[in-house]
Amino acid sequence: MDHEWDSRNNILKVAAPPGFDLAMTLECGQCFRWRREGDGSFTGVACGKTANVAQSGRELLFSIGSADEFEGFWMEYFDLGRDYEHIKHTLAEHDENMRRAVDYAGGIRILRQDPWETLISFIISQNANIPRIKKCIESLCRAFGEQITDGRGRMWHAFPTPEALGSCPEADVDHCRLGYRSGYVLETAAKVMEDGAGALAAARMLPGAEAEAYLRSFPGVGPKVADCVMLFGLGHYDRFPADVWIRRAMAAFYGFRESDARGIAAFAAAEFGPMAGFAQQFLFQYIRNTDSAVNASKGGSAC
DNA sequence: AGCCAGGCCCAAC
DNA sequence: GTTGGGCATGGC
Repeated sequence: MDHEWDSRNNILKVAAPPGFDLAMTLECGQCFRWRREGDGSFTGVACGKTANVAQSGRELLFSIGSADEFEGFWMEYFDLGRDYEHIKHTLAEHDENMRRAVDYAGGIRILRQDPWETLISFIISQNANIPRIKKCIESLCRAFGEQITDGRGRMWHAFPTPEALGSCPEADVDHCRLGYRSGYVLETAAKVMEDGAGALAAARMLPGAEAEAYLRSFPGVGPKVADCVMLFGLGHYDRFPADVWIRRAMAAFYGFRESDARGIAAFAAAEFGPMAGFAQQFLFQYIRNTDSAVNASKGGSAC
């Protein structure tokens, strides 16, 4: 990948892969710690590092600590090395619904996020909406995360470590307003501390069923949260998290009952296989942001 | 105002 | 093995 490093301003100029859409990637609900600046760029924190990233057509500008940090971290975080053209082609040819989803949302990249952060974030996500999830997580980071100063002297907070969360008094978490999820978060953090964060990261190498079983041993982790952690944090790209929106879409597009989790999972495995996770992200973004049949039937008055 | 939100847990069937 | 109520809170 061709680079151009501006050492005076610590800005790296990189060519974006074909079709890459920074804004959609960061705003599609897979991550919760990026915010859009007034100039349309995004600032966020991942794995203890901050970045400001801007996209102008096929050009990406990374405002980061050093040139090495791109190759060493951000390139992988944004999954810029993967051949998405092949994935999009394959999915688009599956059926007309997928073709529309790929046309609309094919600019999304599935970020390679930290498994621990993903685990806690998606425990918090249950029965909440995306703005609320972001607030809860920011609140946790401000209360328990290490401070980071970026190149411009702005202060940020890393995501809290398992130790910081797992050993804090319950009362301190109360003001983060997690609701009934705070117990799940604290108990899960304590268990990650016990098992070691390495055990969680090692689930990347486990067969899917074993990784899922391990994740579901944490309180507050059911089938959907486990799938999200596997897809967004552990590189299990064959996972197809089925939240209320996806179940709605599967009902409208493929005739499933919304309650038929097994059927939906089997369909995704059989039809999309190792690309199921990408299919899921494209579908999710598509149905949430377009006037599709899914939204038309939301109120139960489809005709 | 009231319904719903990137669900999970647990008790009844 | 499936189904349904309860859950703590805030966005819209």
